[in-house]
Amino acid sequence: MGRFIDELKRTHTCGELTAADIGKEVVLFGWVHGRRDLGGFIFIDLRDRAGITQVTFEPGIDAAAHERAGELRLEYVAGIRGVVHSRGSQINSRMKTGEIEVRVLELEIFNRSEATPFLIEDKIDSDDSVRLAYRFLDLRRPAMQRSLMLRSQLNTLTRNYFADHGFLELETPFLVKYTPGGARNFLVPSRLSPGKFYALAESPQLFKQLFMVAGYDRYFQIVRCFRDEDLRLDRQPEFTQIDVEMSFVNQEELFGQIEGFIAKAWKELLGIEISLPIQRMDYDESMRRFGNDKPDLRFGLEHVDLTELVRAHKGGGVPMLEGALVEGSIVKALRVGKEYTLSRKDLDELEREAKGAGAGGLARARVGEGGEWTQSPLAKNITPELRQAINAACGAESGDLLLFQFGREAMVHAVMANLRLSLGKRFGLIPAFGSGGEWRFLWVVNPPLFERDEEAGKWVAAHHAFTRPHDEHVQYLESDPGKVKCYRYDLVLNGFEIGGGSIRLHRSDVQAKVFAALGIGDEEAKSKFGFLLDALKFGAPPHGGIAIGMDRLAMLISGAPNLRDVIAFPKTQRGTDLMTGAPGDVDDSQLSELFVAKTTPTT
RNA sequence: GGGGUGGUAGUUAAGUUGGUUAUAACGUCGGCCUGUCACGCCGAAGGGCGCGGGUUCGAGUCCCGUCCACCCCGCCA
Repeated sequence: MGRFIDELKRTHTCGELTAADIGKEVVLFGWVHGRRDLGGFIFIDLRDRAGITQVTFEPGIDAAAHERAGELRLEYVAGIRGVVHSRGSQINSRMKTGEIEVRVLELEIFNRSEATPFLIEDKIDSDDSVRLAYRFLDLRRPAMQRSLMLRSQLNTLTRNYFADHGFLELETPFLVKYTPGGARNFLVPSRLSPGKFYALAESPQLFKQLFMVAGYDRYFQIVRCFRDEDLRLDRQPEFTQIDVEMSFVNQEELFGQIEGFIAKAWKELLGIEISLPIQRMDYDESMRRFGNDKPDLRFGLEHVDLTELVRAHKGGGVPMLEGALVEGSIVKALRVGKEYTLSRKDLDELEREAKGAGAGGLARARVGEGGEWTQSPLAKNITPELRQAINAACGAESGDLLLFQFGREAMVHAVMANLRLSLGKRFGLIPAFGSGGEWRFLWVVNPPLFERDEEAGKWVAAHHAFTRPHDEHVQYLESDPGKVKCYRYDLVLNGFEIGGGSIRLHRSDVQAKVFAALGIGDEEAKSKFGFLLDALKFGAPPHGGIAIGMDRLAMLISGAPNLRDVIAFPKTQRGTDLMTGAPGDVDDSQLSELFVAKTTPTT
């Protein structure tokens, strides 16, 4: 090597020099971020991950350096030795280092760069596919560097917090046994066991419970998980969880630990004090008011459940509503105050969205002076009594618009939850990503243990089969499974589920009853969960835990608009990597070694 | 599996009712310039419109198919 690196060591980053450093001789390394060649005078913005510093080349200071600086182009890599000077009257207040510049005495160009496919700057104006194909350049953009540096801080902070609170960082296998149910697994063929497959772990769930059985008391891990499901803005096939499990605690104690962690993260990363404890809400209440179990509490537009009212009025003479009287169906309304305007076109769009979510339509009613309804398919037949009762229940006044949904409970909730969010966006009630605003955390608690699978005509576990039911509900496991609430919880932030967990079943006798309610026989239970069931027989302590979505947490903290912006090397929506070309072809010889045969994909 | 948005120089975009050599900005290249910081000025190169087919005298512009990226439903905690 030359003088730089071997002899001339970096003295500062490109983000730290201030007026206090004026007069010092410094050595900086970095990339050419900007170039302004005035002929006899050249300005270069030198960038590293810490920031940008203006360095200047003048023939009168060092002719050789000035001459060579003429070759510099964007993204060339260079080292400079120079002296820090004040910019005098030319201070750039928009730059952190804007008070100073470095007048260069010596320059070395370490490497040249071809013209990059997009400019390395914060403004994202390239298509995602271009960014992902040149991810190494995308990651060089200061905004992406900030985002990943923040993620690194989050990792460190997480380790410190849990270590400080007596948690052991323990590892669990990625190559695990395939078990049906839950998320689809990525499969890995086994060479040593012909015809058999490992599954990539979709979570360390069972292993962390075994740590509790083994007496490790408190465990955490920042762990990669794999799920072969379709991608979304907030879903990647491999993602990172902060996985936590504790023994001898109840739900409240676990919440306390996690709230402490969240508060520390917001304090250290954003300088924001989260007021504790975090709000709790029953699952049933969340479904009733918002239609889902991850409500965005930053705005209103809450649902009004009219089921009881409509039943009491026996449908109020409206044929459409009579269908909603049967068991399992509900009626909900959403009041749009007269301060919000919705055009005919808006309403058509909303109806289209509703239909997309499974609705038959989107009934509406404009409330008049005397509480009468117009512009409504319901107006003609409804009894005045029911109409007034609905107006009262919704708090509807003249000029307001009521939007209705009725039918199967799950459909109504889904459609109305979607409608609420859609209206929230239209009315500007949901701040854009990264624009600051409120942080509305919420624990959603006490959900039902089982869900009814109508197609299969049986009860299925709403979460997984190892969640502990409320003690007072254990009696209903056989007679009325739908009534059983359990110690499961989700941590929600601004409409995103950022974590979920449960207090686990630690007694095999209760576990057996849960399996019975699910129609899982001994044989099946044994083959799927044998080792865990065995473990419960040998002195399993009461325990519970949670998994926090690290990527979502990083996304929300950094204000990134999607998960890809906080994951260094993410997959596209089709699960491919545009830079490496994964997934790719393999040789037939590799396949035969693994006892795997290809079939032609059907189209 | 389904619905939606988009694909035009390296990049981001504009392209009127289908009509002569497809525009602009940034970037790139060459020249000039000693206080710029979106430097400025002069000049140049660079694409045939994702791909395939069709309609037409004539297709970025219309039709069909297909690929890719993104958003959503299903799926997934």
